[in-house]
Amino acid sequence: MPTSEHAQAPASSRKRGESRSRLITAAAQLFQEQGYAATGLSEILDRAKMPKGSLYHHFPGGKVELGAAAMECAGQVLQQTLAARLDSRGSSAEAIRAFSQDLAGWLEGSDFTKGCPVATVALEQANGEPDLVAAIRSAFEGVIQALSDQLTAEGRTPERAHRLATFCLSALEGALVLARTQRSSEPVRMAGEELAVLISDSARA
Amino acid sequence: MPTSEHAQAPASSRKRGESRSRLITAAAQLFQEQGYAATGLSEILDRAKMPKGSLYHHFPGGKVELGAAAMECAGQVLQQTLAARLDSRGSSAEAIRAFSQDLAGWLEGSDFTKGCPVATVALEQANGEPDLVAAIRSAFEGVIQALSDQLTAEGRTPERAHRLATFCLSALEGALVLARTQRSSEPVRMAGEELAVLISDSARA
DNA sequence: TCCAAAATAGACCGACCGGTCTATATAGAC
DNA sequence: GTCTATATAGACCGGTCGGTCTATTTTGGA
Repeated sequence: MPTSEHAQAPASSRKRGESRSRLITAAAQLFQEQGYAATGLSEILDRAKMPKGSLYHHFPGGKVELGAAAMECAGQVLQQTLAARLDSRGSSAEAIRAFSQDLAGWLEGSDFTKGCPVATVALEQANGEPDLVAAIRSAFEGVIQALSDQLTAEGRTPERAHRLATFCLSALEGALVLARTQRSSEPVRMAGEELAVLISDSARA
Repeated sequence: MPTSEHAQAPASSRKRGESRSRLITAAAQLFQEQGYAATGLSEILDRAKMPKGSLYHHFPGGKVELGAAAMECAGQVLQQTLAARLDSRGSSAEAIRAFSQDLAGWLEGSDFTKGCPVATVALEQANGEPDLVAAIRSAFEGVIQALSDQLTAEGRTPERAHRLATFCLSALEGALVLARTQRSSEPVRMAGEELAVLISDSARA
């Protein structure tokens, strides 16, 4: 970096991008709770304590661009939470068990208003805005990849690992759906247990 | 029934309730494709070829009442599809396999615009309209119960059967989420296979 | 200090939302 | 045939939607 021109600090200056991220956070939360279509811009603006002008300054693409950013952010949260468990636990079976407990904690901590931060929008926009779909797809893909890598590292074939990782995410996502409608984290905890056993068993094959 | 007063035929007279069911069908399809909030009454009315007056004649409660009826109907479709597989196949493992193929067929047949007819609304309305939540909860409950009964009949304890049934529905629901975002029925087919194996294995325990 | 760029602020717009209301058409009981 | 539910038909309403536009304020480099 020879020149110091316009010195665009990588992620510094405290305020730089702070209000942008506040918008993303507010949007992500509301989309998670009630979906994309049901969430009005005014509601997002209220929660972020920000006027409409700021939104269209940071996101000229409007609601869709904000939504895509929110889904990307939500996907990263999901991936980082899983990655932390994969790092701290010895086996992928234990990581899944711990991860499912994280998810159950999210549910209970929000009184079941917050499940998967991606799934709600994923379903309602599956045939909708391409930018949203792309962000959602890559969010899920990242989670599957992280899990799949660990399963491969434990000795499974890449194909088997990918299948297993996809199945794990399926089971947890579906469990989150049931958990929210039942207002009980039992489906998620159960799914975590079943998956941990399944993964352990498959290690012996 | 001593008197013949007002002779309210149980389900006859051909036209009786026909337009009502056309509204329910149209609403259920649109909710399945794009969710509850994103679907306007005008869109439902267009698809059902019906004026607004008819909607509020048959559903004085408006959109919510129609939505609840649509979710109830969708739940019955789900239950009947599963029940048919449980009847025609010997084991619950084979029934799940066939059921997952049904779901995959729905996806492919609609070019991935239609997944679970209940899940989309389930997520976006989980903290929303109580009438919708109630209809959705009973839809899921019915599916779990049907599967659980079969698993119990095959010799598992009621507790174990219920856990397993919930896990199966979780995995399939989540697989439908992934399948729609990936525009591929592979997650659903994979989930069906994994579950069939899991159920078979658990029978030997 | 000064100034242009960045960011905030919110009034305003047409379109569409769910819902109400009145008027007309249709069908079944007598 | 007549009369009364029942059902169809759609104009209309206030409110909210996402989005645009014009100011004003803040900020950081020269």
